[in-house]
Amino acid sequence: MPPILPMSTAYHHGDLRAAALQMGMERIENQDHPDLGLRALARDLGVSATALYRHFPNKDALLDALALEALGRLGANQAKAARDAGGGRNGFIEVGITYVTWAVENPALFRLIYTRVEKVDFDCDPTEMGEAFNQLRAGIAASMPEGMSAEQRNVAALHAWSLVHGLAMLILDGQVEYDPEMVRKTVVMTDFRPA
Amino acid sequence: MPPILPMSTAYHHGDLRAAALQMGMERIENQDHPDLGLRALARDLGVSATALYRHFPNKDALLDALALEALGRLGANQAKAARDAGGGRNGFIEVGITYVTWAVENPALFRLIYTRVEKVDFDCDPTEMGEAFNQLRAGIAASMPEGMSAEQRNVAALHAWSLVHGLAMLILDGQVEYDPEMVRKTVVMTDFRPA
DNA sequence: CGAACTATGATAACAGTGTCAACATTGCAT
DNA sequence: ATGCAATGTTGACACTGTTATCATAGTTCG
Repeated sequence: MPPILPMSTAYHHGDLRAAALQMGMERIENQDHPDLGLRALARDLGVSATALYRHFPNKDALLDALALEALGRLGANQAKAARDAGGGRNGFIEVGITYVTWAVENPALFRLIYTRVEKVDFDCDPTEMGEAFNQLRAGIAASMPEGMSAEQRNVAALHAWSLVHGLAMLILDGQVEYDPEMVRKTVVMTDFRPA
Repeated sequence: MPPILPMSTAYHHGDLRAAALQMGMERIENQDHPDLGLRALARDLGVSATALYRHFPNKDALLDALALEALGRLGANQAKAARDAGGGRNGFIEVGITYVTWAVENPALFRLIYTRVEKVDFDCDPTEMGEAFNQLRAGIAASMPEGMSAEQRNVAALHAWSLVHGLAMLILDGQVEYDPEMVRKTVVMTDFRPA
């Protein structure tokens, strides 16, 4: 039976898993790319590299856990934006801008999410990750205009997601310089009026 | 003075630089991610790992060269699509679909381009890379509808690029399954009619 | 309370990587 | 022919992720 409360000694760390995730998160937050080394991380934690293997089967699993945390933050951010902005055209615009802004402010976390997500089936619990992504999708879908067929709404949601995702990526990759005005203009240009 | 024609011996390879680029390209083409190892590549070339350092200052430079080649292919593909499809709304649709399709068919090359491009200032010739990107942009811009102000055309081009780039990325990252019909519908939904 | 068990840590080692310094071989030019 | 520059090789260093083995401490139970 696992202990309810963590133990803390000079030898035993206390709650290494949580500490590793927190420090990993801090390290990634202050980067542009999610470059995380197991040994380097362990060093900063004052612990041997192999100690982490008691809490994660391998490096990928650790990164997956961090990606899940990052995705949770992004999803919550989007959900809040969708709530604040309401639905309809205006809602979509604000939600879209929020997506790009979060990506610009958290480049490495944003990258981590989409770098890790394709390997989810192997290392991480696909249910959790799927749920987190459903929440993200829900935030976007909630901002779609009404008076559309279900299929049209789906296509519109994919269109919207693609637009802001691509814009964020192009900014992060240095292809277009970040300019809030430009972002707004680009998102505003989207119009879901039926042809 | 460097020799005009390559030499070829058991000891001297002949044209290692070209061979490395070609084999690197082949290796990446058959992958989903541009994972390239210097030593592994050298092994397959039947040459010692350090021999590559006579032709590239480091691994990043090699990857940059490959990225430049990949970008050239993508740019040519887009230019041809723009030429074939003509301008206007229909042109944009076809050019956009071409972009996504190329990305799906060359996932690792597509990734390589945007993974490497931000480090261009350091290792690779920024002019070449910039030129190749300008060509790509030109292909997209050529498909923008006329009768817009210059600024509107710029915004529209960014909008279009973001849309197809994001759609391609989401497909490559396994977030939406590739379906040509869905891609077409998503791109077609774009409408640049002035509000 | 003491002994066994489990959870968690540390060390040593292996294979792999990118990279550098030193040395070897070849072709070209004077 | 000799010397130089281009090119390739070997050996080493520091680093990485990972595993096997051993050490320590907290928990549980007779």
